[in-house]
Amino acid sequence: MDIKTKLISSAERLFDRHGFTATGMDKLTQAAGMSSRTLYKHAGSKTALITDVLAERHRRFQRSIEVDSVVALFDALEAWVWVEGCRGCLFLRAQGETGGDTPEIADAVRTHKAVLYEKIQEIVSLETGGLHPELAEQVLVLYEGATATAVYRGVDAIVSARAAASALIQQARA
Amino acid sequence: MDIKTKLISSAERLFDRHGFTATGMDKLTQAAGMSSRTLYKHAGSKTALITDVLAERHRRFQRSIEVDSVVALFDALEAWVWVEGCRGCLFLRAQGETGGDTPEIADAVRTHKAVLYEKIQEIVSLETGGLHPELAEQVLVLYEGATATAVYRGVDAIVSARAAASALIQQARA
DNA sequence: GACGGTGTAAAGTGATCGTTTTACACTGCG
DNA sequence: CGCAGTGTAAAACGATCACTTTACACCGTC
Repeated sequence: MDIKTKLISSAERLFDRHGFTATGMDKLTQAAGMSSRTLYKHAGSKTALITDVLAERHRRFQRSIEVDSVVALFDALEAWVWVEGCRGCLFLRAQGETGGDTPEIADAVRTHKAVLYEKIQEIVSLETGGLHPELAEQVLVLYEGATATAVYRGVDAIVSARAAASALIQQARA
Repeated sequence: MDIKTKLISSAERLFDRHGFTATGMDKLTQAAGMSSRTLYKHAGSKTALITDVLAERHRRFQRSIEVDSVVALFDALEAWVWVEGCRGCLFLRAQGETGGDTPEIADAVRTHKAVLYEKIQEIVSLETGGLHPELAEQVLVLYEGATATAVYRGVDAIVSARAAASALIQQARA
């Protein structure tokens, strides 16, 4: 595994488990198994490292939601938390920790959420023949809610969200 | 306004806008308009101040959800974000920033979420005659989702969540 | 065999962290 | 008047922050 990949993946793990601000550069260098000099050569700054982590996570996330039904979307979320754990949306957490004061981070969050919403709009349109565009935001809310609620209620929250989303779609088709 | 009240309310504002870890004691003393000595006499420590803020916010929140229908629950949430803004659930944000490593904070979050869920169970039972207990977690997910989604989509997310919750209740009653 | 490139370890940068201390002023109460 | 209590301002605490620097080792290439 090349150096930058190793750095970003170990940084993602630390940021996710302990928060962005609370994770110091010493922990990051130690976890990545490299000197601080090398870390700064590749990352530039802590903020840049955070945005790199978010960009990489976004790519991985985007691959995981390549589905074409609402049920499959929540199946994918369930699979995601099995692998990644459920500590809430890392993008919203980054936004919350910085209060939106760091433009690069705010941009990463905006992009990520725009992609998510557009994907859901696409799926919902596919499932309802484009007849119920208002359902898209409802499914988005269920998706965000599943992610947030899973933090303290585990996978059950995702199962409930999937059932609710499925019921709403079914109702719209009737 | 007495000193501790002023301290807690100004601290809540700062924590909410800029995050817990990112908000230093100097900012807190300055915003509260008191010396650090006085702050420490009343708060004890930063962690204690955070739990005090969360406890106060929980009391205020609990009063705001004294309602008896699902629609009214989301009305209350809409009213809340009008007054308090929408930067996501402060409890989950505290949990995320500390990684659950601070027991006092983890306890505050647990308590808060237990109260919320029980309230929703009560309302849903009231509306469905206790016939659809599985709806409670779905409404909880919609509630959390509305809170999270409102961060980047504003009040629209709450309107969508209310509509979805209402539809699910209606469907269960039919 | 000198070379630039890339890595390490470790010390040092000034700033800021949460917290405590020193020194002093104002208050109400005996 | 004296005194304990509560407040202030400001300096100091050691630790840690993000980040840079110094000094050195290993590399394949010309």
